[in-house]
Amino acid sequence: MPDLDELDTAILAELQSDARKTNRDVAAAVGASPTTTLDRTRALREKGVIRGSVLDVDLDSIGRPVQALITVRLDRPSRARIEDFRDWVSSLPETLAVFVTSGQEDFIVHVALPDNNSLYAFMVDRLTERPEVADVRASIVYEHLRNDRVTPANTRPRKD
Amino acid sequence: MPDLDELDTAILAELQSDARKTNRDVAAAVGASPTTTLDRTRALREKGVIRGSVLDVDLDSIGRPVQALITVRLDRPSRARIEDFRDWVSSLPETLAVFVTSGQEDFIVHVALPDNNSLYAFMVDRLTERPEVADVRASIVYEHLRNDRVTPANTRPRKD
DNA sequence: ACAAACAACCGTATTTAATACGGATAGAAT
DNA sequence: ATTCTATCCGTATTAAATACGGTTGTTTGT
Repeated sequence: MPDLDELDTAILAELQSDARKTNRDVAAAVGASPTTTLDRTRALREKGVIRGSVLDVDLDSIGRPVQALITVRLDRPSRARIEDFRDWVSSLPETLAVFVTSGQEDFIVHVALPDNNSLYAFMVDRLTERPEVADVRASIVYEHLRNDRVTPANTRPRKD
Repeated sequence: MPDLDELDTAILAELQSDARKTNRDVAAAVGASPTTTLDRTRALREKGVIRGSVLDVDLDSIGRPVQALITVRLDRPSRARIEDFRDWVSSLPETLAVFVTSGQEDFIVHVALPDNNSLYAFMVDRLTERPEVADVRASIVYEHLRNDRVTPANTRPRKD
C-alpha cells in the first residue's frame, strides 16, 4: 500500500476540485514543474490511487430531478443472492449508486427518477418483482453534497 | 431546461466512462468532428448539464478503507438546524458525501475512516457532541458501486 | 416564393498542452 | 570513494485544444 507524501496529496487535492484541470495548472498550484507533476500523477494512476475521473452531471437538467435512497432487505441473504441482486440493481438505468451494507438492511440504492410516480413504480414494480426482496423503504433525497476534499489519513513529509 | 439530443447524450456517455477522455477521442466515438464535439461539450457545460468532473480516489490506498453510512436524526429539525448540521458535517474530513433526506431520518452521511475504532470514535465523540443530534445509527459499507451510465430521462432525435 | 437570419456542422491554422527523453542533483548502498 | 537509485527539471517533439471562417440546410418574415 502506497504512502503518499505532501506533493502527492497536493496533486490529489487539486484534481479533486476539477479532474480535468490541465497538468500545467496543477503544477503551478502545487509548486512543482509540469514534468514532475505529470510523473507523479501517472504514478498515482499506476499505483491505483487514482482510479479514474467521473463526470458530474446535473440530474435536474437531464430530466431526473427526484432522488431517493432505497433501503433493501433480502430474504435469506446468502453471498450468491447478494451478488446477484447487486449486479442486477447496479445496472438499472434508474440507479446512480449501490451500497452493499451490513446492519438492518443489505443494500442502500441511490436512484434518480423523473418524478414521484416513477419512484413509486420503481419500488413496487421493479424491485418488488424480485422474489428475494423481503423489504424496501424509500427516503427522498432533497440534497446531495459531495466533499471535494478527500484527503489521505496520513501524509509523509516530502523529501526535500 | 435543456432537452438533449442523441449527440449530446452520446457525448455524456463517453465522458462518464472517463471524464478526462480527450475531445478527439470523444469525437471519434460519437461519430462527429472534433470541432462539433467541442462546441457541444462546451454548451453542455454552459447550460449546467455538466457541472464538473470528480476524481475517483481509491479509499483503501489513502488509508481509509472502512466506509459507513450513518443515519442521523435531529431533535426539532427546523430548517436552520438542518442547514447548520448539513454545513458542519459536510466539511468534516471523514465525510465523503451527505444526503439530506426525508423519512425516518434527516441525514445519511457517507464516511470513510482508517479503521473500526475511528468509526466508533466518530460516532460517539464527534457526532454525538452536537446537541441537536437525537439519534445515530451506522451501517458498514462493504462495497460501493457507481453506475457510470447516467442517461437522460428522454432524448430528442438528432436533426439530420 | 424569395431573401434574410439562424443554427448546426466541419476544415484549417494557430496556440497551448502533453509527452518522451536525457541531464543534474542528492541520498543510500556497496 | 563509487555506484546505484530516486527525484526533479529543462528542452524538443508530438498531439490536442482553440479560434475563426465557410458551407449547408432550416426556419422566419415579407
